[in-house]
Amino acid sequence: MTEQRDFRPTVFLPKTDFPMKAGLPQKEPGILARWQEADLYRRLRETRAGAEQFILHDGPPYANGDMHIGHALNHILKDMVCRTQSLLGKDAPYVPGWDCHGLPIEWKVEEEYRKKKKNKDEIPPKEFRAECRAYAQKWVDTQREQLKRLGILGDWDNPYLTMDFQAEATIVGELLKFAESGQLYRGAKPVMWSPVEKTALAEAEVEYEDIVSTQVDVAFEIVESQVPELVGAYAVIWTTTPWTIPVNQALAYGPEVEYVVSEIDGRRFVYALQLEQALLARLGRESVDKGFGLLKANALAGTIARHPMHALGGFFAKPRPLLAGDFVTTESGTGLVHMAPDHGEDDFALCKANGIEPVFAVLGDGKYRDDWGWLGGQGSVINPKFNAPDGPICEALREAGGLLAASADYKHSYPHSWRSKAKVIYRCTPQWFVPMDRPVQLPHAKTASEKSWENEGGALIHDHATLREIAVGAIAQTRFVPEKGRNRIGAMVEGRPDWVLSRQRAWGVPITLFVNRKTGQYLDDPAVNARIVAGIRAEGVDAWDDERAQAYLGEHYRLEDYERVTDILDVWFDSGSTHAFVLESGRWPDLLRPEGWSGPRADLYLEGSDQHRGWFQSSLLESCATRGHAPYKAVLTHGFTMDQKGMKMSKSLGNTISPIDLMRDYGADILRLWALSVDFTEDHRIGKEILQGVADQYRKLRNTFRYLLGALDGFDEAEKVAVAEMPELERYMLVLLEKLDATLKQAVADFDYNTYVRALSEFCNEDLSAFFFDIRKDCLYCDAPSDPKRRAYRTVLDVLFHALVRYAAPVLVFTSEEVWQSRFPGSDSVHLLVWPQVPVSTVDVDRWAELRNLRIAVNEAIEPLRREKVLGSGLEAIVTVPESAPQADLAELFITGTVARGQGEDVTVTRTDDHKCGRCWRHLPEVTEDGALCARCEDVVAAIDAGAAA
RNA sequence: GGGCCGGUAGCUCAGGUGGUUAGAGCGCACGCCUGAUAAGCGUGAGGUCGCAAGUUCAACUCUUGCUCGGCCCA
Repeated sequence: MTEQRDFRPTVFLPKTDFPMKAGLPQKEPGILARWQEADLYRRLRETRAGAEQFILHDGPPYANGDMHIGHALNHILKDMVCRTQSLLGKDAPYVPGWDCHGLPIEWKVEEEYRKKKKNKDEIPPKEFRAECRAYAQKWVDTQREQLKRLGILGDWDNPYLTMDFQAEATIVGELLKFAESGQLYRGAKPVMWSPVEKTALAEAEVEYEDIVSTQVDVAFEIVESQVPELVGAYAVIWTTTPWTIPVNQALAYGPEVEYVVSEIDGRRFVYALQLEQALLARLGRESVDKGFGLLKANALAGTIARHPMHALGGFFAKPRPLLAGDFVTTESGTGLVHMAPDHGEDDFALCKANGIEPVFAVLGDGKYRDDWGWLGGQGSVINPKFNAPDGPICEALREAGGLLAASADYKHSYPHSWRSKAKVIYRCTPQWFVPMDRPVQLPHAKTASEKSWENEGGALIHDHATLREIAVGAIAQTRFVPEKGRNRIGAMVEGRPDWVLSRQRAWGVPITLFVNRKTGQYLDDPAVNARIVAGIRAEGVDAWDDERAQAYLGEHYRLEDYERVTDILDVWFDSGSTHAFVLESGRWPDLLRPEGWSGPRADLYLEGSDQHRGWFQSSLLESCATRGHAPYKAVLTHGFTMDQKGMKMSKSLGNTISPIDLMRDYGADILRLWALSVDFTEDHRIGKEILQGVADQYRKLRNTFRYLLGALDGFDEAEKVAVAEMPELERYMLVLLEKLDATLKQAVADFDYNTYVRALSEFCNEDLSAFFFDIRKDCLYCDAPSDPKRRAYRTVLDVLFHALVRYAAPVLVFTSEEVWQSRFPGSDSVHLLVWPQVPVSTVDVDRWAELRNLRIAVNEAIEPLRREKVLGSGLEAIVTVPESAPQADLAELFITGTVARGQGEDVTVTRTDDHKCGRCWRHLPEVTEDGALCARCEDVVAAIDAGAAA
């Protein structure tokens, strides 16, 4: 055998500096800095100016704490929406925002006071709010940096904050629209109240603790009944809060409970059969003296009793009706429950339904008001001695003959204030409500365009539509992705009670109303309202104070005639108004809709499914009440991120995963690829194994780009070949690309990013790496650079590169930029580009499907020979295929030695006897000995040698 | 406790209106290549479609119950 020349230098291998290893955590910050320097967001806005708009309105996260995995998912999805819309050529601005008011921030600030041993009540409200503002700002700044690091493209230098003065003024303005249109009323509602702190508490400020209470059994004499025998009998109730007896207004019975009438000590009593033994035990008796038999619950309907203290007259002399209440059970007590609508949610609801209103007898400090007919000025109601068996309540009841039993021995769990540890009570307090079922009059006359929109099927608006009806109509007009969201929010809106707007708190937007002390009506004067809004706009929520009150009222009203409401707004009203101060204000000109626009201003709201009760709903109600339609055209919801096992993440379980850590360990592109790979419409998981899979998927995509970059080394316009001149394989690949293109476009339209990412990945794996690239490896490496086939291949690679880098750009924002800059150093960002145009190409796809199936069959047939070590590389195989196989260069397609056509239907394989070309390694008959050249390589090498010699 | 939603191979996901041996990619195992090389190619093994009843000639697909998990309420 002659000395073999090393042909390696004559082979055209891919050449690129693009590294296989990404090193994303190190690389991404640099790319981010370059975008920032180039002001990419602004550049993109300029590039898309005047194009069709797509407006995603950002729902504000709460400015408290570090970004967590839910924030990351949510913002990645939002970024994907904006970037894909932008890629389609639309103008898709993104203005991020934060929710800044509210209780959790107040708490944190109070907590800091406590650490410094300062009393919150001694801090001037203005100073307190300033600290809340600073606290919120701190977290806005923190989260902003964390979200930017994720590669979210947006107007980060100019986000919206609900605590901006302009926002606060708009929120007040929106509230006053409700006031002007009569969509506001003052009602009452039992709330958790701490008599020690003299304040309302939120559920989260309450903790439950075991205590021992006085339990009492009290008899209410029946004075009227459809069952004559009941008149003169006593309904027995049991309670652990004796202090509520002086505010009793009714009794409740269970519609499913069986009652019994018995005689004890000469009096007849009514109570639940099932609870007889427990009652007798409390009364200290073994048995009743005489039984009168069972009583069906419905026999109690229409029964009227009287209060044991009826002799006091007035309030106490009023009838106490027996009402049917579903909540009455036979778990404890007597099966009859005394109702004090001031002090219980069930009580309040049942009484309200029967026209019985609360009386506000217990004041904020826990004492009965001075003018109360019984125990006026006494209390506090949470004082154990006050409620004791020998306390004033029990003594009076005993004297009046109403007390059947009392003992200070009932152990149970009872709510206490988180801070003072003192007992809390339910207490009715005046609150501001938005009615759901009162006809709405929109505050401003409808414009012609608004009317036309309605005619085209806008929200249900007729002259007497209620807010509930308008909202239900608007839901019907909205697109929900996934569709089940419609049902979820629809059921809630149909069933929800009136919206309680007021909170007795400090850090929030004030309910800027003046209530007439005589009439109880709030002042509704546009001039006054305008002054209030102007005041807030100038100085923020602090401008709502006593000092400025008279100035707002102006000359026509006197401050002493009005009560200045000091409640603040439910923060859901703040966020429900974001569409007003973000999309309509003009502060973000990008977001303004063109002249004449009507109907929903946002194309999309995109939040977690918990927001069906939250932001989606508050925004819907706010907009429907003030504008008559939803603020959004479509609502996209995502599920929640669980741990690897599908359990929810919590600090106590120790299974939380921080996106900040993930960006440090894997990089933002991996996190993004994860978010866009899972089915975000449902709950989904994250964990080490899943991320490992995502990282594998990433590497595959990255290597596809690396191959393209290497294979396209030195490619230029002059090398391009027209589609019509290309080999069929190239034309087939363009057809496949076109198919992928259509799939991706549809996925974007459906917000189906899982399909988007999967289609992209599978194309790279199956159609490119394992098929096209593999087949054309020989052509790329060994054909002459001027060979039309090689030029055609590289032309298609160029098309693929331009398409794929754009498809990948919204997902792998950093990597796509790295890829783009690697090919075109110093050029504009990849993110300014638009969706690619795929060259039109036609090919018989059925024939190609047949060829690919045949290719699979050939591989299957080769495998046994490999196992038996008959051959290694497929190039060593001689293949026989059925006569019926389509005409094509089959050896090239299969990457084998020669292919023959045989008689049978089977694919058979044997080892070749041909020698192996020293350059291209193919086994061909023309190769004279192993290591010699085939004809093609002979020519190419000769040309190279000639070039080298010249 | 109530309302709503979900549970398909180790992982991420496909599986119109019920109909032949339930699919893909990744991972894994085994092998090939050693000129995309901490890369590339091939073959293969993996699923009682959460569980249990029921309807049906036929159910991953319909009904009911249970179970596990989630969101929102109480």
